[in-house]
Amino acid sequence: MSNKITSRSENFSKWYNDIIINADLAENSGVRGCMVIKPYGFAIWEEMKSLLDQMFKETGHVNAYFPIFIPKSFFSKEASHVDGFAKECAVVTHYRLKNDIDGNIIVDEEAKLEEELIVRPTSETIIWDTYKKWIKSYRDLPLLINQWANVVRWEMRTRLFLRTSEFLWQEGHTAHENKDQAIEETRKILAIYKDFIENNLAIPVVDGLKSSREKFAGAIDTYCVEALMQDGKALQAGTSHFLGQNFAKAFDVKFANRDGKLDYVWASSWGVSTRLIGALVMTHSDDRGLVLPPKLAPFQVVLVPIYHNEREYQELVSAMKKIAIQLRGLNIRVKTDFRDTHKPGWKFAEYEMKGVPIRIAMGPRDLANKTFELVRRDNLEKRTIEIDVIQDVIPNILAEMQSNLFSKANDFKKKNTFKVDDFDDFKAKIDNGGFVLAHWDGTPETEDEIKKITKATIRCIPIDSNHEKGECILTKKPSLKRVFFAKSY
RNA sequence: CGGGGUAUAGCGUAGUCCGGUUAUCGCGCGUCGUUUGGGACGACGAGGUCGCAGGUUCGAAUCCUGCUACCCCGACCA
Repeated sequence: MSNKITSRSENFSKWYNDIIINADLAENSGVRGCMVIKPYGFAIWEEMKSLLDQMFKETGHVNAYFPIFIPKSFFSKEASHVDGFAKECAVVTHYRLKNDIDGNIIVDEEAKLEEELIVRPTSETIIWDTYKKWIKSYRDLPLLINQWANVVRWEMRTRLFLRTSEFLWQEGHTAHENKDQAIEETRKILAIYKDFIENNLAIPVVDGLKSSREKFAGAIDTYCVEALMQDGKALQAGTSHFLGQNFAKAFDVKFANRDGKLDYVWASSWGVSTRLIGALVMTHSDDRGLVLPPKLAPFQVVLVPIYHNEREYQELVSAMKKIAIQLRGLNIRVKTDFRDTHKPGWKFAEYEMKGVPIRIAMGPRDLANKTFELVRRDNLEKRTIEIDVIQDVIPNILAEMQSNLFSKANDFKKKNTFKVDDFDDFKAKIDNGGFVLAHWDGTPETEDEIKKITKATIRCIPIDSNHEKGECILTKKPSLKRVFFAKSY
């Protein structure tokens, strides 16, 4: 077995990096803080994209594309938005290079831009500048647009997939005629995210509102889904913002309403990013490598022949090609690995590292018995199965793995979610990792103080939780409900 | 931006304190042969401006100075 991977117990973040590198998902690039997403990692993103894209389209959204550059003046229009992002913006100041006397390439100082361009950290401003032209009447609403894009946030410290200076995401930007519709949209998307993440990534999440300290700069309310990683730290998996009329006012987007009066448009915006790949790794993977839920695995089944001579090889290849065709007919993503340059054992280790859900191996003995050997990645269980029943067995096992991974993660989440009423206990539980459900007096000052003492923040304020009266864990002031605290990524 | 560390072949490294022939080892890579039911083995081979620029010295990967890049720890963050 492989010793390329640091164990989780030894060093969790090293383990995480080892998985990313050895499973061939991504690597650091020549640009500080930016990663190269490798074909296998990108294939996972493509699976996510196509599933989510379908969900957006089924709910009436359409895709469009807006520029990567944002004039500085647009950016400055919404004050709190500027505050939120100013410290991490890349700025384009020139548009030309030239050779100096020594033949070095330098910036041509004469080619200075009249107005600097910001590389988008998010697109609200450029989009609302555009929506101003598109929206005149309630008949133009709702406007439900999504874009798949890259954004840049100049991060101090980066980690593959979890925080890089450039990352890929989708950002939805919608416009509505009234507040209720905008809030409904914001919550509808949150529900889509929860559904998508739980049912496809097999990651259980808690959903709710962000505290004012944690919410998106420029939003009235930020809704979120938060997941718990194997090391007990929380990871924000997606956010959906109710923007009120903040951006409509900043960009003067008014429409004639049904009463014939001019009013500002109501808005939402929402996004999930390639960070979800990091969530996937830290939720399901083990010390042997990546573990992928079948619904997102670029290959759900891999076929490996075991042979001793050319004749056996040919027989196995032709038998396995038939199996591949059969499985593809069931919409199963299949990879056949007939390479003669690597031994079976090598391939087994390789696909384990890459988290392929099911491995099918066939040798001469199987050929004689009309069987194959099946190993599933989640529990490494090995079975011999008759080829005749392959059409039933494979889909069943894939479905079982999908739900098995979810329930394993869900058990972990439950075991690591604690109701706490005493501050010493709070500190201890936070220190150990996990979600801590505790009362909070609702003030940013208290949240700050708790963060200072414990490094934990409020990850999520449940929306429909039973209103259980209590006392703030820190200040003992009255509180109406418990909120989720955790240390986070 | 503060505090610490590292830089030697594609990757991981020994050598640096205490300067001295041709810079060590493993993985990977190439050729050939034997192999193939859990990362095979043997033989041969290719691959290096020792991060960059100066300096000290008969002689520098090794000592000195400056620079650069990256990593870790903090503050900030999807």
